[in-house]
Amino acid sequence: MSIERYNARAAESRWHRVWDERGVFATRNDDPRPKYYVLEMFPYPSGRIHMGHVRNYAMGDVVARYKRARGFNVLHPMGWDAFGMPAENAAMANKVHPRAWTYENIATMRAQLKSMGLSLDWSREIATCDPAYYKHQQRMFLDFLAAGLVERKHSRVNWDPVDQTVLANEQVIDGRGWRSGALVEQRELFQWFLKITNYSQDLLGALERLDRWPEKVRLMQKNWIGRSDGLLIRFALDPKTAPSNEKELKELEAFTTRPDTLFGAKFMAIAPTHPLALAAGSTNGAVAEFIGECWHRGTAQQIIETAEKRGIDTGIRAIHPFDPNWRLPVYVANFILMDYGTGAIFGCPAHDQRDLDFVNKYGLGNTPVVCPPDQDPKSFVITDTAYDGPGRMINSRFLDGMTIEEAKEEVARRLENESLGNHPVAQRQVNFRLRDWGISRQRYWGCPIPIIHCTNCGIVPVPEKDLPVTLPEDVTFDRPGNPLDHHPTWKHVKCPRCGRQADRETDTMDTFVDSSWYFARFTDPWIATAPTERRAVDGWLPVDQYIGGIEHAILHLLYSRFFTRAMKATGHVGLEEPFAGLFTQGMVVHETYRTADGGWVTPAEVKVETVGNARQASLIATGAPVAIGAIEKMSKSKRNTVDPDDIIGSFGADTARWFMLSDSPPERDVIWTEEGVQGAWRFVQRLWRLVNEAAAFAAAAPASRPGAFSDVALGLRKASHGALARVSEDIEKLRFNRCVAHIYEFTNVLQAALADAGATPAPAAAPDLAWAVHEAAEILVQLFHPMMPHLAEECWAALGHRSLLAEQGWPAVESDLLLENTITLPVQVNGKKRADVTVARDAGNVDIEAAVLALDAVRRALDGKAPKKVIVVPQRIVNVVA
RNA sequence: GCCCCUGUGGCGGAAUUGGUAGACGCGCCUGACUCAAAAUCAGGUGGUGGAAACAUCGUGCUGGUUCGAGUCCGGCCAGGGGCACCA
Repeated sequence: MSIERYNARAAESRWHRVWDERGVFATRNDDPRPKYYVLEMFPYPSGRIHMGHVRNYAMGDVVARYKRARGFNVLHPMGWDAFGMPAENAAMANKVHPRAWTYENIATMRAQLKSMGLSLDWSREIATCDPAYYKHQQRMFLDFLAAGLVERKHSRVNWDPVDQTVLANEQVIDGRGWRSGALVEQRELFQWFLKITNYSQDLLGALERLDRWPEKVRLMQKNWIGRSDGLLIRFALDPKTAPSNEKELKELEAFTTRPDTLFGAKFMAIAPTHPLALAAGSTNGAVAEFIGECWHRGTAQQIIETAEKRGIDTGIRAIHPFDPNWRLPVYVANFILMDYGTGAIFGCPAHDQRDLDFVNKYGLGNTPVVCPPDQDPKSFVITDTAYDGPGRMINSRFLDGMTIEEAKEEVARRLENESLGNHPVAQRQVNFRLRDWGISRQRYWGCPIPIIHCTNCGIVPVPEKDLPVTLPEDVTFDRPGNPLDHHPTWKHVKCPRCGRQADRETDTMDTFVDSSWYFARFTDPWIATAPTERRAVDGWLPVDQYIGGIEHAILHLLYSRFFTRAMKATGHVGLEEPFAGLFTQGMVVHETYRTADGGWVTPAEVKVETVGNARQASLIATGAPVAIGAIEKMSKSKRNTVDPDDIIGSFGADTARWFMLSDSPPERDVIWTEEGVQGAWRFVQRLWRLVNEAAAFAAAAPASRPGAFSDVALGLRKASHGALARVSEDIEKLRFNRCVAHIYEFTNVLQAALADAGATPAPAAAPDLAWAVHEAAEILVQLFHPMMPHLAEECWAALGHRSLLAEQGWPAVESDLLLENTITLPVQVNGKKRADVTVARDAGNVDIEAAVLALDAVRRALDGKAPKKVIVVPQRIVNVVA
């Protein structure tokens, strides 16, 4: 019998039409079945999809199709993160409007995604640059403003000189802009902030309950929020040295996490912008000069990080809280940050490396106050390495002998009960590293901030009836900066309050705002009167399974968690955590290739051959040798990309999807190889042949299940249900690489069973085998359906079905088939495997022991000696100890 | 500097969470079919010794716990990631 090769291209577009016509993936909000919301991070419409998208969306689609088969009402939507800089860059380079560029890309990428055969509900598609979307975002901004979750501050910000815009702290990587790569500068500007710090503790504490998030992401967020517990101590200033008699300058507040080291204090240091520093500068020329230097030197982030630790004595003296006669010099120092804690510290050089470097430079000395357990307190000294480990207190009066923890507690207790003026000297305090989220961007292609600045009324929100504030179409990009600023008419409006001439806010929102709530909008993207329809959003959220790249571990995922809280506070959703389950998939990487002159060449231009274990590459065009370089993330600069269109065009979407899911565990990087794609393609053909052969073999199979099965038929059934159980479990746990392995294994079993059976069709004397083969083929097709849906539909039809597999339920495991009557246990002697023993599943330990000791191999290994002990681990292993 | 993760054949990776190390795939080798190639099918494939049965070594290095360690504990080494003047 000859079976025609599977024509992926023809079959795939045929099934796309069928799925479309029947609307099988449209999801209804009023469906009574239990809901399951699976979401992949929506793409930025940069031009074309890349292999990373293929991997991400293939994974999500496996989950969506599996959960649908399991009887859930599945929401699996797609949209576009459509605002952002590249559209403006394209506008500047190609004289094309950002909107036109963006929508053209969306059209291209939508067609590409459709060619993948993803089970998406396209009726819910949204684009964040659509006024129908961002009008709700503006409405929520105003709601947040009214709720006190928005603030406008004159503040020092990260300025990207290339993109000419402000960046959030999260967007500065190694001192450079996350998109432009330019060295970031510091500037003072009026900025809009979302008050994420209102939720610092909540965002931190709730991480513990996100038990279906990767540990790694939770840890990264925890470190980013950066809680530290300590003591806020008020130091009195020696009146003779204080720069002014103003009340607030007569004392100095410092935050510390090490109050136990208070007796090791040698100095105090304040930030150059601290009010006390400014006051000191006004009377002390040298101090003023130093402060000026700090300002001038510290513009670029990079310089700040590498700058030497320097300071200057202000002449001010602080009084030690436990000793009225102990004076500490107050320095202005360039390494103290005004926006963390109080902008002031006390320095304990023996136990803080930074403080130690500082005192060594200025000759202030050090006194160790914590002695490590393995050191003699009498001889323990610190020279140029600070000690921050555990130990007992020394040189610390009433603290001596205590542990660090005891000493912290004792200091806090005493200072809380002492007072300075009318207040306690100290109070316990928690500080966070997390800063408020600056969302102002000096760009055109973003969501306008719905605010009007009126010289008369100040800051006036745009009235709700005037929303959305839409972007003007007639803009030019022929000069740097924000086109909205240069627009002749858009920015000039009448003040909605007093009617006088006023100006619009020309800043637009950070694009991370757009992506902080799109998952909520998907639950009802049609409602025009509000951002969300409460019944829909509360019914669908949280997202049950969110899938995306690890690069969003902090930015997008932390902002979304905050935004959901803010939406709850303003009545737009009913919950706090948007994503119940998170999975971060690895990247798609590829070998790099360079010619002799050092130029990068694409995989398509290179032929790779394997000779023995060595791989050699050459240019297809000329045969010139090519050096095989490191395996790296696919990127245009290294030219090591593979276009999904090319792969889908020649092998079909199923091959691409299958390869993306095989081999590497999904959280790790996967290496794209030509051999791997070929292997996936061969497997597609092999499945097609095998299912057709099975269908022919089982053509005369009885319609209902036979009452009895031969050993061969029973063996096949056990394999079928074993594979079903294993694949189901691994899909649930997103271990797609193991699913793939199990499917290969099961395919091998079915193929061998058909080969052993010989004649096709099945002999009339073996109806049970025909039935078991048919069952096996059906289960096989259903198992690979979530990964290769088109081939699966084609095979399902070949097995005689007229229904759609996409609408089919998941097969049920017959669990009694998973239990064997006999089991084979490995037998070890002194921990080394020597034999196997096959016993009844419920055999007693005594019987097993006897059977084991009778084995030749065990006797030989024992060499006549009597065993000391026999350990039988039920259902696992037997170990004989000699 | 601080925090975290990873290390298994030629390669990607499995290993029931302390119980047969190397499943499955890729690659490679041998054979069948073919005028030939592709495709397909059959067999082999961690190292060493052996014709074989088998023996022996083997999960980055090193020490330990255990009847038994890829898995647990201590100390190193290498690679990757996050944060970074955070008091």
